[in-house]
Amino acid sequence: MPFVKKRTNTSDRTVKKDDVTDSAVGHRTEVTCSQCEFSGFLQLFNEMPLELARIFLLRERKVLKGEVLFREGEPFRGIYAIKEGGVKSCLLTPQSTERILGFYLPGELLGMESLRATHYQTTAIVLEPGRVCCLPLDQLELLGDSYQRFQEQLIQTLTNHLAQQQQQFVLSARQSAEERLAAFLLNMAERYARHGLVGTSFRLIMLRQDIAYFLGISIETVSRTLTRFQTKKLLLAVGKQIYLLDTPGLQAIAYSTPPPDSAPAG
Amino acid sequence: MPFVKKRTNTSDRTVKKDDVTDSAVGHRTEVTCSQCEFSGFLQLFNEMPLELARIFLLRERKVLKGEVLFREGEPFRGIYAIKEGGVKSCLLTPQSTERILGFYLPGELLGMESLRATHYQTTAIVLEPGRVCCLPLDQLELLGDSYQRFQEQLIQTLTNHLAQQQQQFVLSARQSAEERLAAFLLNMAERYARHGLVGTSFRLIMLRQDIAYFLGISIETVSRTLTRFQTKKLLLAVGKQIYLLDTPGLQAIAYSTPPPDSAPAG
DNA sequence: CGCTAGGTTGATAGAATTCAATTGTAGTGG
DNA sequence: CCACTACAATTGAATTCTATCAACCTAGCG
Repeated sequence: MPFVKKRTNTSDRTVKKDDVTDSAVGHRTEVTCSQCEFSGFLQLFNEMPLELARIFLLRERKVLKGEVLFREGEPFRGIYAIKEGGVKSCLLTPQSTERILGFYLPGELLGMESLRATHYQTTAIVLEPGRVCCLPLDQLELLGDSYQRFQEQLIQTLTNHLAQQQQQFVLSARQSAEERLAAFLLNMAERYARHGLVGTSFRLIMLRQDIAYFLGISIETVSRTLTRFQTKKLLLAVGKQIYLLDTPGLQAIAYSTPPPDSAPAG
Repeated sequence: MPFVKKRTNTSDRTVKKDDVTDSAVGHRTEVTCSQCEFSGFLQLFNEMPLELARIFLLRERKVLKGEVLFREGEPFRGIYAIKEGGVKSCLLTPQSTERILGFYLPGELLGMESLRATHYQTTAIVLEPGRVCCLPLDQLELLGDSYQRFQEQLIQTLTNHLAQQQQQFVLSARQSAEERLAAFLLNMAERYARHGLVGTSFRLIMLRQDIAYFLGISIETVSRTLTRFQTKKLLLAVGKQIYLLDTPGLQAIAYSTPPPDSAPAG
């Protein structure tokens, strides 16, 4: 894997589609984690000492829509950080429909459930082209002193993932399709808002079909419920683009109570 | 019966309710983790060095039905290990119905999602009286060499919890009530079977109401689906006692595959 | 221009929720 | 031992919701 020097002069070139295609595989930029735009964002690297950050040079690479980052059963190579674009994680079922476990946005980590396993336990598919990094966490044991501090961060990260996963589970255990979809949209909005984007306007990275599988309802119900939300002036949906018009109203539906909680622990 | 400890002389006394009451709080047995009946079972302590195991003497105590192990928002004291009985974990919603996150059986760990937080993120309520241990994992940092090895075990445990949680999420995203309930019962059976109990006969620790909240269906549907399973000769339900009569049949419902001749990956 | 995949809408049968009534069970005290 | 109470669980009937099958619409694209 040939590495390029840091940051030559990509910014003054107009990015055409061909660039995406030809550089999709193998094109990697040598940037340490601390130099990465997400270094202060991904808590996993918050206080990562420099010598440790250098160990895994961020092997950033572009990915195409439909590309498989890793497949269930493949030997574990590492977890992935999304830098741009979007990914879905799912289980492959023999002949029936796939089971979607979650969606991942820029700044989020993916594949942690396979961390200490020999093989990946899920499959990750790119929904929206962008950039990802593979972090070979299994090589960390080579380290000495910094290792322990990093482990603590890793435990922190895993714990947070666990809490988030539980939150997600609670959302999915809601009864009606309206509750589920409202909770889902609010969750997406919150996650987009984390990246400095406006929390009321965002673009869904997944198909209606994916939402349906994820929430355990049919694709037609997703569509119909979205339409109903629009007639209620709760939001505006133009294809994948979503504009939330009445967040409190959606919260009332999602939590079937007047908006109670303000801000959960970050 | 897994709990055959070298007792003093409790067996020759008839256990009355009063005993449970007076020893419910504060009565602790000083046993190191390695002497605990679950030491070889809880992977977290699998290879725990002795000097480390001695750090937290298992502060086992009896708990009563309805007792709150920890409440959402309380300062974090440690995670809990169930040694006997059963516990449910839930989120408290302002005035509406509680959201149930999961159920915990003997040999399982509880509260890991709050591990590196300052306060508990969930509430744990005892469903079936028994014995629990509080493990003050925040005090571990006092340790030296053994610490790192333990951290690795902790990461392993957290990773497994994450994978299980995802599995649970997938189960809950199933569409029909039959699928969900069948999957739930099979999951319970599997977990009971882990403790050397027969996997086809067990006693539910929770109310129908709890199951309903957990699965996101109504309590009446739980009841009706159970009776439907009984008329199909899939199981026998006498109150909380469950006898699985046709496990493959239930699997066929839970995983919506006609004949699961070969066992799926497990 | 017509193709195709994704998305929406309609009609209908089946499933689940809801309200309501009934039965069952455990605990209490006379 | 029994009635009494409170709570849990079941069952019934009507309404509401959802899945399903189908047709139609839309946008992107060669």
